[in-house]
Amino acid sequence: MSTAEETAGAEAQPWGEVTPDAARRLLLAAVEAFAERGYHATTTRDIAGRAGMSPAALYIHYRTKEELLHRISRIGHEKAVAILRTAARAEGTPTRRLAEAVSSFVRWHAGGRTTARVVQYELDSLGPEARAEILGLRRQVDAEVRGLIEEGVRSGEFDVIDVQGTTLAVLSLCIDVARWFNVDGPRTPEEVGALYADLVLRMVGAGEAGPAQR
Amino acid sequence: MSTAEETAGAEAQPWGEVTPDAARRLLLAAVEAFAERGYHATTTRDIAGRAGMSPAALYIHYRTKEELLHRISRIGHEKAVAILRTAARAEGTPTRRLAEAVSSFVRWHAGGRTTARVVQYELDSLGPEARAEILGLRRQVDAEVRGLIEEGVRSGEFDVIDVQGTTLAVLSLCIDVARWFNVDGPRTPEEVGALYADLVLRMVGAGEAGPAQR
DNA sequence: GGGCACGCTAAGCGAGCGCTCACCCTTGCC
DNA sequence: GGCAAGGGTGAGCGCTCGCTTAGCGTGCCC
Repeated sequence: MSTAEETAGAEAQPWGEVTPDAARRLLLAAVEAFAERGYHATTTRDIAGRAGMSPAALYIHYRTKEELLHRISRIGHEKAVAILRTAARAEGTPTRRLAEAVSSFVRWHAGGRTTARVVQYELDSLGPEARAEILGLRRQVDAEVRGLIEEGVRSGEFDVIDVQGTTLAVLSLCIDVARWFNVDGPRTPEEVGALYADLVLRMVGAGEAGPAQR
Repeated sequence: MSTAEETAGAEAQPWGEVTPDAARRLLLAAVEAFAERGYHATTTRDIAGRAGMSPAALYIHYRTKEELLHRISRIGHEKAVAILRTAARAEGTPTRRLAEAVSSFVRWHAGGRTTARVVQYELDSLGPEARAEILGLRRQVDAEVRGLIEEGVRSGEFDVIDVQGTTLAVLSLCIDVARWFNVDGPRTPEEVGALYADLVLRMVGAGEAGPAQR
């Protein structure tokens, strides 16, 4: 709600809101470890080691290993909602705003692949209450994109029959970037963002912006 | 290579090739458990329990827990390749074949979500040699779809600039179905397959088959 | 019909797990 | 300078993990 202007960029200074410095280092180490090996395969000793601390230090700042995942997941989802909301509520036609939303959402998943992987693929590792809270944020993500597509359909720019299904597909396409994107691969996050924005505009039947290079 | 005609359907009698009956029951139990909780969160005691056997019974048919995952992953990937190959090498225009390939691939991911989840999301839990072998099968999957798109571009039916990027996006879209599809949800695998085939044809700019209901 | 190979179990080994506890340094305040 | 507070450590508890081993029942072969 308060983080307004630092939403668009790649990841300027992420996790800035995690206040005790040691707690932030631990959280960052946990993100890396969870992304590399998965939540269940990561040990608290590994997290503490990456942060340059003893295993016991973790429990000064977090009650359990799951609380670490919960914090990561919530901050990441809030960031995702903020990115989409910023793009969706900007000025311009639905076409332009949808393109910007997809492009920035994809850039976030590709550039911050480490974080995005944890956020998108470790939901089931959370306990029931934590998962329920995160699912609420996911509904907000869905609502932003669906609203944008509905707007385009209403204005006649888009040609979509199954709005909810298309929304699901668009989000699915963006989210899966976190699974396959390779930092050492041939594409930059910006290139994938541009390609995907074009593909999504085609999916919604946006007036032939065609296969332009931008 | 030999499995030729039993490729298209949903999952007629899967795992039929796993020969000792107890070994198949164990493998089926492992698929369920891995899909529900992930490889690392699943215990060998849980797998054996689901199969109605003692924990030690597992080691009569499989050397390690990882060998179970390896077998599941290989059989699943071979099935995936077979599905795409059958559709890609059928008769008809590239448009029709691409639609059929996407539709059947999606039906497999949605209907056999349990298996597909393990196959698509537990690759990193394999050791180096096993992972290398599976990656070879994934390259075959990629090649089938890429070949189909190239064919459509050559024939003038498709309008695609970045063939490799579009191939990646199409596969990504299909694969991610295994993550979000819910058997109790409002859509059948067939419906999702039809929707996705339409969306993919739009992505490749296939001549206005438009938003037809089929 | 005696022997034996095979599929399976009960019990348990060593290791590593998440997490705790008693204690130690540093820092800031009077 | 004394001292409380809080961030940090070394050692280790209780537990569960993947996997092993000794032995048991059953059915097939000669």
